Amino acid sequence: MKKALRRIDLSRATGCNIETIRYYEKIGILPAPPRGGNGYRQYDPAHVDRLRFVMRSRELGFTLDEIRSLLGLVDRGAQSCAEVQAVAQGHLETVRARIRDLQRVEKVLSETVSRCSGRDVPECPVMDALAG
Amino acid sequence: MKKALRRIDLSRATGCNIETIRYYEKIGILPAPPRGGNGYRQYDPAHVDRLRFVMRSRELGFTLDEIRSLLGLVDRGAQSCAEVQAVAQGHLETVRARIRDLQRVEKVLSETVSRCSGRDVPECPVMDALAG
DNA sequence: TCTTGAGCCTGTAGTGGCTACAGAGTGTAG
DNA sequence: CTACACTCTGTAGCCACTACAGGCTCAAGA
Repeated sequence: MKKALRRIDLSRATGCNIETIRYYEKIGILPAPPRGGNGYRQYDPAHVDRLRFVMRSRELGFTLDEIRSLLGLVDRGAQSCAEVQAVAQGHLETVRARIRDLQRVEKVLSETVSRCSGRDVPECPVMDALAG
Repeated sequence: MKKALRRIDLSRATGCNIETIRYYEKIGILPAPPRGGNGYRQYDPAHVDRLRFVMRSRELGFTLDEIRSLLGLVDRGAQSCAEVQAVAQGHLETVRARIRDLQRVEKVLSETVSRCSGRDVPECPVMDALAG
């Protein structure tokens, strides 16, 4: 039997902030691990995998709610590819919408800034744009 | 003398949520307006302009801290176009970075989802991508 | 005049996704 | 034996709102 991982070991193995691990447990994203006689949490490699899954999903912008769904599908195992695809597809559309929003913003901002003289004058196109 | 605007009038004139107006006052984004004998806030058209400025800036993704800076520059008046430009330019770079991030995410997600069969099978490329 | 409804006031709590800290206990290396 | 690194818990803070409770006031209609 291998030595159990402590919280900091899990943190280091995944790059996840050590406090976040406790937070994820509290809100049901990570399962509560067994405890040793001292009350310390005892993790194993399966926890590392699960936390990596969560972190990778977060990097891709999934909300914790979406991740809960994904994990639920993982746990119920097979024949759920269609459901997984639905979650991912939904999120993909959210991402695309955010990109479009930001591109609109980028356009307005860059056009405005480029009209700036940079000189110390009272006429400021940025201010004018914001004032509307 | 015109009738002063109530909070809800300012809200309707700008589209800003009525509670948000109070919040902006509390954190110093909007100046505390004079009060009537009944304790009600009394706004005037200058407040409408200022709140519109704030909302337009928020739409462009400026943080409230950045907006505080911009408003400070507005209030100190002239010869600050260079400073305004600096704030806007800084924010523009943040926006561009966010777009790049999201485009990376979009690429990964769309490639992964498109590999999905959509059939009810245990093999799921989305899950593999997230796990791997 | 009375009632009704819409507005006002305040403070406080909740959202998401963490992050940090206080205060107390435990495990281990030198 | 003493440091020090780690553990545990609960709680509070961050951003930018949003909502609600409980009480007050104002204006229009019957």
